[in-house]
Amino acid sequence: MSGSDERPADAGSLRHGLPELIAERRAKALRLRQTDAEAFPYAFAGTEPIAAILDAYEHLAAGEETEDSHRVAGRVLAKRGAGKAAFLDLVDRTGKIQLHARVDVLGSEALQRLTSLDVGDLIGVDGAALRSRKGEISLRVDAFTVLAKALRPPPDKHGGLSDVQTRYRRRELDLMASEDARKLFADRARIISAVRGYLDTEGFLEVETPVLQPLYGGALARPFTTHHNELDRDLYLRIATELYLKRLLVGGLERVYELGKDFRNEGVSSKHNPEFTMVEFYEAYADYSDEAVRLEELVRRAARAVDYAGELDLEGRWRRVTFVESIAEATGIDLSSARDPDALRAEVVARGLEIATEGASWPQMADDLLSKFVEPTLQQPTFVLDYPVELSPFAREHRSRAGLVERWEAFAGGIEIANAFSELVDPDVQRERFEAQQRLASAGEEAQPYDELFLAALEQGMPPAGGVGLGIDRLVMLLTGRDSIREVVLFPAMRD
RNA sequence: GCCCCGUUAGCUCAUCUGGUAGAGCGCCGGACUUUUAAUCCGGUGGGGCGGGUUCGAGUCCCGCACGGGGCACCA
Repeated sequence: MSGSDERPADAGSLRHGLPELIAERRAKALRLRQTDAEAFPYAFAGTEPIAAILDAYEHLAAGEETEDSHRVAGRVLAKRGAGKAAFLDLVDRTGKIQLHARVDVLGSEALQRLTSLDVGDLIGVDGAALRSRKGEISLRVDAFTVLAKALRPPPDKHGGLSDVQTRYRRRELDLMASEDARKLFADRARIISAVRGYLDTEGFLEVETPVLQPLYGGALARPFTTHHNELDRDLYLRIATELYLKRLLVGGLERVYELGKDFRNEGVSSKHNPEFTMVEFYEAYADYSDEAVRLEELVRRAARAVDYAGELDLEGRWRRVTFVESIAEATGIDLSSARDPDALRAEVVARGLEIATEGASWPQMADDLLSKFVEPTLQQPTFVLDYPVELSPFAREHRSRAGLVERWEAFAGGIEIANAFSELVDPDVQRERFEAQQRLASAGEEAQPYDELFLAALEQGMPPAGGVGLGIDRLVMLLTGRDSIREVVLFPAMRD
């Protein structure tokens, strides 16, 4: 943005639009500096939340006034002049209260200062509680202080801000204009707090593992790469925390979790942001069935934390269906009999299903069938169980079904929210999986790097364990009824 | 990377076939001591960027930028 837009108007130069609005506000700020010794104080101590005042005077009758003085601070949302009186709406993080200014209380000079405030200015007020004749709980302005002059105009006071581009790029304006936006991010915080609360209560230890990793792993995704100058080596921003957390189980921490950002250098969509918040938790001596129960409980706690009242049944036991069953239900294809690429391709073509089959591997096609034909239908929370081994390099082979692993993905609202395994703990099997991944990589496919330190950890003896990765942004989408990840991330990734 | 749609005043939106671009809110000035989308009077402000066609382009054409949706991608 060009700085020349923001200078006050020079004498004789014609300025319009935003520069003019800013110039007018700057002129007012200048006047404040000249006339008010405390125009820009460093702090304003002793304020009460507006909501507390509204609660405390609920009993007042219309027209009833008190001499109980209260101190509040917030942003001027609206201004209604009435000659020798004025009304302002003041908003803080807890609510909105009307201010009533009168010349017989303030004097004409102070009233003039008050009415020359702009919508968007931050002020502190001392005043007595009253209920106006029209019935609104208000504060009579006995004294006020400008806490910050707003040099730019706020969004429209009733139309609000609806341009999505501005809402995402300048989230502060969205929050300023929309109580709903403020509530959404408060809900997000409550959800995260509930997740931590549940895991803490269950004896999980919150840990922090490297974001900058010498090798990336734990998921299949392209990483962001960066460079450490002193060590003179490339590092990757983590795509998952999985491998480090499992090493902590080897170390005996037994129940651990990490909640934080992962980074994937992939496309942006309504379900994908290049940096996103994930919680992964791992539990020794448990398997994937135990973890399904944990996820149900964890999501139930989070839903209660925000008084979830949507369409999804998050209180009861979630539906469970196997990978093979779910695809058979949705497409009629029996994966257990179409076990090689050619057979599966023939089935897909015969049924006229629109997925890529040219040169596609069996696992690619199977996964495509799931994401295209099953996932969108899974509105009520559902665990899809027992995936083909080819799709899951860190999951343990199924105890009774050949070719499958003990893995589930949890879906709700038509999107994937979580993924879990009975963790693969056998170092020799894990080594074979890495080797298979290397063959994929040399064939040009995305695959796991070979992680010797992780294998060494497994060779120390890793307890049987269940582990879960839960996408926090998607959980927030689900519990707040938003259909885009950009709505629930404060500052989503945008082009410059 | 591909396809479709969008971009007009500080904000929210209009503007038939190409012919002087409008409103509400905001802002500035004035009136008003109980308003709350305050009201009343007067004033102020604009076609994303770059080309082209045309006597004349917000409108038609080309390119670019950004956004939205979809596809691809995303275990």
